Amino acid sequence: MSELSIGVQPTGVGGRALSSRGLRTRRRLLEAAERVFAELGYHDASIVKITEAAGVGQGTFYLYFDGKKRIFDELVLDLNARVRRAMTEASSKGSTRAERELLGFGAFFRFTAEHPALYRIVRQAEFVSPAILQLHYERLTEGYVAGLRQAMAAGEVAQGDPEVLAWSLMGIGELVGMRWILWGGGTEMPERVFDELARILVRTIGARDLDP
Amino acid sequence: MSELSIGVQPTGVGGRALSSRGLRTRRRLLEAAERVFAELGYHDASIVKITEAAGVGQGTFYLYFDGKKRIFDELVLDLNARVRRAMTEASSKGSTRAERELLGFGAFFRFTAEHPALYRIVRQAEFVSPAILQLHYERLTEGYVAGLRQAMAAGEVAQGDPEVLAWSLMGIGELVGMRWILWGGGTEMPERVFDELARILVRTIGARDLDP
DNA sequence: CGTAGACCTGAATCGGGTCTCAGGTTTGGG
DNA sequence: CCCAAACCTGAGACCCGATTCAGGTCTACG
Repeated sequence: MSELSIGVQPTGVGGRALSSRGLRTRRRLLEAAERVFAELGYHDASIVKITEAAGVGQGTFYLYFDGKKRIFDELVLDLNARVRRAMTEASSKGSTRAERELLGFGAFFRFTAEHPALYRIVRQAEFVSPAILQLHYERLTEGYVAGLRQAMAAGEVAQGDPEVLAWSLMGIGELVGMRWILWGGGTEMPERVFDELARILVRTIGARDLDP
Repeated sequence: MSELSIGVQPTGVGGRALSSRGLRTRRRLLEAAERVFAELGYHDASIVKITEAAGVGQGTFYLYFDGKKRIFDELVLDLNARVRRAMTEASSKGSTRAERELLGFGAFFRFTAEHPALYRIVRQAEFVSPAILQLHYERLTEGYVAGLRQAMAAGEVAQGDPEVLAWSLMGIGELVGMRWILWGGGTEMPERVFDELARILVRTIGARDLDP
């Protein structure tokens, strides 16, 4: 992970500064990689296919990334940042913890429907880049734990270790999302399922009440 | 999935009947594959490495399996059957649904600690063999749903769609297991975490009570 | 024993992927 | 308009893995 350009201006290999043209090409490669990895998986995704999808020559790839693993890592972190942003934004609109929770889940499901790559790529990471996978989940928990701890202090949710609860909630989101979004035809989650899930979540966090 | 030998006597390719010697070699390959896939992942696991680990020649592999994907599929189904057996056995010893639930989780965690391959291999399946992945999860839910429906009818757990609840519970097991067993040094789950989890699970299923 | 049939072997073939490099193209500031 | 720097290209060197196959080894049974 020594040279991942996250949060800073992207560079080429060796830290070469990029012009706007270079920046555009780099982004094109990243977007093509998201499509190709999501469709074919890490193994079958080749540099050739990624460059073809991006509409650039093979050699161009190596002006921006060290290799296949490097672009993959960056993709995971990119998706991670995007899904967290979507969830945080949505949940900030709620007034009780339970409400915030449900809004966050809704955002997660919407993101998943729009970017099935999140699942497919994250699962690949188990082997391609275990450290990145861990980072992905840990970053997701971080915000979660903070919010839950606060809600516990306020007596809004059941007392307990917020970390165990946070991972439990993530697990629920992951499998329910997989079952009804990823396998459900790639569209939205049926309202019936979401309503049922809402009842389950409220119980799981031990919320005092859904409304303030 | 046309020719997976599950529940029937294993054969060689083309349905060739096997002598006890052949059966032993086949099993050796399967066990070697579990180790190699778990350690290296599908991509880096090569036939050469599997046959080396099994102590047989490369050509021998093709007397028993069509190729890499075929042995992988069989491995997933094998692990699936084993983990379900472990969970069913353990949970049958409980008297309330909540108790059965906790015993099942305990068995799942123990199995995971002993066979980290379960996680690693199942996650790979996302791409290698999506249909097999789906089968794995569906088989896990099946028994679950039946048990929950019964408990709901008996008023032992909260009313609702047992399927959504089953997937939620599996999600909790999956992520908590990943966090504290797979990443926790490969040993057991800390008692503190399991106790906390027990409280969460009881809330999630909406159990009337832990004891009868 | 002797042998048919099952089993085993690993070198060789074949296909496909990564990455390099010598040379062409585009861009932007002077 | 001009040129240096940045950018782009794709053929090919190189590597590695899946799969085959011609020939050797084991074993049960008559």
